[in-house]
Amino acid sequence: MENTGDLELQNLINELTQGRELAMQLQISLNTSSSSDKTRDFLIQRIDNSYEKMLSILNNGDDLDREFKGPNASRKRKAMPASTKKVQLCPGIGLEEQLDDGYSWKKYGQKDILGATYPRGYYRCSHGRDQGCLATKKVQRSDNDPTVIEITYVGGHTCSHVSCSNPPPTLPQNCIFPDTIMDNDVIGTFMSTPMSESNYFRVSPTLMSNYGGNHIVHSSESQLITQFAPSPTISFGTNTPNVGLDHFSFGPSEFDSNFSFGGSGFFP
DNA sequence: AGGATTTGACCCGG
DNA sequence: CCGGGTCAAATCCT
Repeated sequence: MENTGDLELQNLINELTQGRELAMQLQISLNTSSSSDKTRDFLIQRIDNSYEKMLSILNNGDDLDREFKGPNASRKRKAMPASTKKVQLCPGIGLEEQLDDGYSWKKYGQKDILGATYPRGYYRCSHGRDQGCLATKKVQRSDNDPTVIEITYVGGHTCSHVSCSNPPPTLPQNCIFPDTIMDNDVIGTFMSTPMSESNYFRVSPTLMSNYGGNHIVHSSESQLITQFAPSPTISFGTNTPNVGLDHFSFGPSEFDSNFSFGGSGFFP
């Protein structure tokens, strides 16, 4: 599995590089009086995210070789180190963007979980087959707070960083969250959402598209919306024309033609 | 037509 | 035996 190791190392290096870039941005931001707290807060979140990815890669490295599927591979995964993130859904931001973690995922299953109100979605890295990447994630809407999505990452990515097929070695300096982006309306709306817990994971569409290159995620993340179907109560924003959903709506501005709600078969 | 998603069945650990 | 995780055929979407 030499390739796997190399990819993993590359992944780690990319993550470190990005973390460093983010730290530098934060330093600049701290030295710039015009920089807002929002900017700094966002940068901190991103750095934290980067660290989590690095830890995940390091933790899983030993298991990866062993986990390679043979003919006798179990359908049920052995316990692997997993990290869980909570994503607070925010009005005015596309769901897809909010759940975008920079990787390309393919949904391979969904299941009702005992005691949970909402079904759990199972995703694996889209490049799992090509590159032997074993990363998977479970996505489930929180019972307690329907506006929170819990994402459990299992196994580190061994495919090339972020875009897997199109890895950006480093991010250009001016690509990372300039204040002009941070302070725009999107973030304003976004930050105005009550969120006290610091471990919530906040992302922005504009920024995420900068994260790791162009249009990384053609993933099925939009299908997560299927998990929201059972809830009759969620409604974000106001005067929002429903985009194919009866009771779940975000601000319309964030949805472009690439993102359609109302997956097939879920709304009879 | 080919890729993505859905969904019921299957597998296995606890 | 139960329930979570995965498979794979059917279906949908582009």
